Amino acid sequence: MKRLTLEEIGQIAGVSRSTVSRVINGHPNIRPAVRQRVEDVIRQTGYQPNSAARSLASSQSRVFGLVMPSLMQSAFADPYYPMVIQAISHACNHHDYTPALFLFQTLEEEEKTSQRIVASGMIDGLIVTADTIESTFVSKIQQYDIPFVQIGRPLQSSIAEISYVDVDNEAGAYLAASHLIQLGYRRIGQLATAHNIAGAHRDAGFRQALADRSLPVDESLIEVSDFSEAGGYDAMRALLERGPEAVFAHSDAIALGAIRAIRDRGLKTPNDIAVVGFDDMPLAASADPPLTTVRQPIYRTGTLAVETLIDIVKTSPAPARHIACRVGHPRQQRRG
Amino acid sequence: MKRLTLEEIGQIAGVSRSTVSRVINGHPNIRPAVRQRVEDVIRQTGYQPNSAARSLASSQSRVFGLVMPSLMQSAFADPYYPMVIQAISHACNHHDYTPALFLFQTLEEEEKTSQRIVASGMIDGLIVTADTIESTFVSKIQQYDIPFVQIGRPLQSSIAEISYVDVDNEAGAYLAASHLIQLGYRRIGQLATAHNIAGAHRDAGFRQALADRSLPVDESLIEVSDFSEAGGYDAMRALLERGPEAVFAHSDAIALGAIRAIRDRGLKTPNDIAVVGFDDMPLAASADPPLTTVRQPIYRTGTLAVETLIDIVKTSPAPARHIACRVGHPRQQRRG
DNA sequence: GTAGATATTGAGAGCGCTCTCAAATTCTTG
DNA sequence: CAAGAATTTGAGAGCGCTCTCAATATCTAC
Repeated sequence: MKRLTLEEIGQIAGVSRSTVSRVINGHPNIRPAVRQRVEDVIRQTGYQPNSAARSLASSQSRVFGLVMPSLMQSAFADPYYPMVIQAISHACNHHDYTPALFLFQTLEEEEKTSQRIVASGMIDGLIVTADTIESTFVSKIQQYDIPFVQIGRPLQSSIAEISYVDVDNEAGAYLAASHLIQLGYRRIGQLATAHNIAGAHRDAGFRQALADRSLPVDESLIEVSDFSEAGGYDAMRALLERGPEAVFAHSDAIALGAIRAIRDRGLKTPNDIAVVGFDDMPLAASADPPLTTVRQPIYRTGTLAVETLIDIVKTSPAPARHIACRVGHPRQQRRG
Repeated sequence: MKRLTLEEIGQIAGVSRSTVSRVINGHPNIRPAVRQRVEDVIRQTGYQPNSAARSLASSQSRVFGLVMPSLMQSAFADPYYPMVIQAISHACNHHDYTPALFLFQTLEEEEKTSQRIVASGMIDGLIVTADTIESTFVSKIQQYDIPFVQIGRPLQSSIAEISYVDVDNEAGAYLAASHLIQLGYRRIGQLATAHNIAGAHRDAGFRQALADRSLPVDESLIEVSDFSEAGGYDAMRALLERGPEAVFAHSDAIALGAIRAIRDRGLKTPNDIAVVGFDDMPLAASADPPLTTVRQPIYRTGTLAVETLIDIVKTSPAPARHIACRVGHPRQQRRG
């Protein structure tokens, strides 16, 4: 089936290219009869404007880039990213944007592709998940005038000029720790994560909760893990030596690993050691017993990122938008 | 920073637009000195060709679409899709293609977007994961002359004209069942999945393995589950009533759920009931004890899909390419 | 019914690239 | 060193759309 052009649609409908263009783009001042006629032809022919020509003439592509820089090999073990991707895809579909995916496993991969992304005009805006503190991707693209929003809060130094959507990690961790304190636990440990901004905020919230109740923070009860189940297992094994009564884990995957470690030690959760996670993954519900976790609105974060980016593209880049998603109280997950 | 054009690069280098274009596209017959000069200017200016103009003139976009039609809400609980996505992204980066993501959660979403995908020229080719038997996406795009490859084997009726990359599910399931038979088990159950082509093939392989050893297939030992851990748990609970000695699960997530159900019943794996999974997920390694699973080359599947699609685009659509990835023998996963 | 205002349409000039074709340059070879 | 062959370069015509501007059609009010 040969692809038609505006000109040909116009010919069929007996109007000019310009008029067809107007109909497609919803311009006012078209005689209703003409509009109807053109729309009929478009529907019957299944005409679809050529997107390259459109981008060239209008210098906008209606494509958003979703960039996940410096992604470790195993990052997808955590359903966090898949869920973000799903949310962004859904929101893009809804707003007639096309999401282009850029996952970088190595720095070379990032270097090679990023130039093309920002300078080829292929993309109208970028959604960047800047999780690791070391990531330099954001600072690189700031030099170009391409709009972007970050998922996750940027470093303090550049926070003013960067638009971001974030869950309130500090408040969430604060709630989690407070929950454990209210249950009467005192020796509260933390399975923390390093090198990521969310982790730093969760750590801060955890400490604040203890400080607000005048409880000391026992540094020996803080173990660092990666975001995996296996990492949580190992960290918890180490932590068990120091006899915590309860543990706040930086993610549900970590919490699940911790529970396994506790069980392997012949102890029971939550009777012997209480565990609170952070995420709201389907994962959490299938733990045994169901994990108590801080509800994190991951899906909503993705949706908001898209909507914020659209707003930036439509109106103006400045001022930077700062959006924090409220987290829910920690609670036990229902079985899926 | 203002975006430069070919013309301007040519001006700086003292050559014509055409010559710069030739340098960029690696055409032969350029004097080495000239090529050098142009390349220097390009490097210094950070020039990047406008992709819309390029697509329009050459009528190819170097964008591939990754389509996952009729994705259920919870499909991402299984790390299968994330891993496919990661592999495809990586391969696209490597070959200078941009992957555009189309996840459809509902049929309306699919309807609305698919027309634009295939008819706007935005996309050079499509990678489609056609998992559910009911999915009509593939039959819809066959009418358009857009190249595509499917991940997973198509239905028998259209298998000849469709290019696909698939893991050999039948052989994998055959290996899994054979493994259990060789260990001496006789009452072998199956935690199967319905409405998906891979599942149908795994079921066939399972039955074949039993048939080849003249073992009867006990239909009451086959329970249907979805691909989730929770589904596996429920199905295994039901299955336990009928006292299987061993179980072949259609995915690792299902197997993990099954193990949990077995444990909840006060039994032990593999001493009381042996479980074999299917997938090769990081997940499998963190089970306790580590799960025995059929190694499925998911990552490789994604890579091959991209390379096959490139081949189709570069040379010609016909003949359809059929690629089956060999699965590995079932084996216990190492701890990550 | 007509002038003036307003609504509707069409023509034309790009957007920045590729690709063909012809011109200009360089290389052969007798 | 000239003539022909081969190589290297540039000019020009699109690709299919958007958008401005001018032309035409329609409407309003007197």
